[in-house]
Amino acid sequence: MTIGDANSSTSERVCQLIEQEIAEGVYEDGIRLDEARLSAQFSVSRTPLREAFRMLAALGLVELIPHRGAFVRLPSFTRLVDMFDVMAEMEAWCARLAAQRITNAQLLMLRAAANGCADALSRNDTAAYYEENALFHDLIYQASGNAFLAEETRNLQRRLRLFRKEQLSHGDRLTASMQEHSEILRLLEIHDGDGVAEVMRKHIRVQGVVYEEMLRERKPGMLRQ
Amino acid sequence: MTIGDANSSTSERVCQLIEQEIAEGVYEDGIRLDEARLSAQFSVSRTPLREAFRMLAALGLVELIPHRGAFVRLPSFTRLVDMFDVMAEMEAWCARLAAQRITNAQLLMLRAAANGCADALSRNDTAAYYEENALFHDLIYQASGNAFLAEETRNLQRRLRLFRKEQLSHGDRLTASMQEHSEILRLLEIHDGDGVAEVMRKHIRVQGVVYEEMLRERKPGMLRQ
DNA sequence: CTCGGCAAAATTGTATATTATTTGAAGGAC
DNA sequence: GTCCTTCAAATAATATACAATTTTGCCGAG
Repeated sequence: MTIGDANSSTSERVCQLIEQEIAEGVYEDGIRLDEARLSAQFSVSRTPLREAFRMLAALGLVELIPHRGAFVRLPSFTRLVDMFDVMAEMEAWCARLAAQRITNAQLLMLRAAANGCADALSRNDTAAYYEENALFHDLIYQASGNAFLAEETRNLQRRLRLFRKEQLSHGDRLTASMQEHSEILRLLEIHDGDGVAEVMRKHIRVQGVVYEEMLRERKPGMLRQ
Repeated sequence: MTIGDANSSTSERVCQLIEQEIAEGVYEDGIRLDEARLSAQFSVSRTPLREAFRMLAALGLVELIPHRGAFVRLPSFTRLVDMFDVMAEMEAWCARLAAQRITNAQLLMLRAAANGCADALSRNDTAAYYEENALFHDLIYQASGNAFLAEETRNLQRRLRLFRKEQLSHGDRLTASMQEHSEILRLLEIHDGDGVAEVMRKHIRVQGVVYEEMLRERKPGMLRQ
């Protein structure tokens, strides 16, 4: 999405706070976010709170019903799989285009990001891995040469962030993920569009599955049904 | 996007009014939408106006800069092509999935919509064609079996609406478009995923080109550059 | 005992006032 | 003369007050 949004504004801050609370499982699905209660809780007025609701609605986390209020809408498992499928397809397409158009300079940066992932992995630094991983993927979006596609993919990634956060630390997914990065890099270097698209599709799609496993262990109440 | 938005609310109304004005070429690209002036013009307070700005930002028509205001961001021609490319790819994917999953009942409805297009064409009723055409495409989104993909595709269609409105009446695009519908329907009936994806991709992509032709003739000032 | 309507309470939507931030220009220092 | 600082004006962000809408509970009629 093309929003040059406020970053340190009250509404943005409140949006992130509520997002975090949703992630922590504070709210059941379908619950109404009470304006009065939340404005008291966060010590803000209702105006920025309502703007935060709109941001959350844009993220698909709440539904705004006129004269009724803002209701938490956690995705069902089916829906989450659908979302990861779309994400996988978009990233695969980015990779396919990137294979055709990527420059040597971009390949160099991509290799640096891949090495950054490897370093973080050797240090068992999941936070750093998360950062470098994000950079790796973003570089591919950029290399696609379609700025709009890059933005939309970034946006969907943001929307799925909530459901990807902890999964990198699940099992040996980190190691597998990094090996896939190497393969992706190799295929981009030889400009194999079909090949890299296929690897990327699997690379993303597996996250939906991993998430589901993780979910069963830890937070059975987070999703609907 | 998953917004069960207000429909008859002031903010929604204002959003549509501004969208219309943008479509009419009232605003140059990069111009700031003055809160005070617009609230006077539409006789509404600044609160719903600001909510309308957020909706327009979600549509990608304006950019919100903190403490600066809302600035009109008309897409450049390059960007519009990028957007139509993404749209083409998403519709193609919808069609590919639909080819695998479509039911006989859905095929029946699709055929009805195609016939509706034909009828409208024979009556030279572009408005009716527009409606039936939208239905035809939406049925394919639904038949994809991926609800999230269907929503996102619908959403992008909405964002591109402004740049597609008059183009159906351009040249004999209407006739060509209908022939493509027939072909799409035929390929869906024989469940040819690759085939229907390819036809659909071209069917959408051509719109970007058609738009550009139309633009040169009528509104050279509507896009950037 | 149940169903329908009315009324009051709760809650969202809108308007206005206040505060904080930014920007641009003016004035002084180097 | 140029650059930096500062102050004022403009304007977005927030708070609060008000209006409109919806929901719910109560009362009465059937």
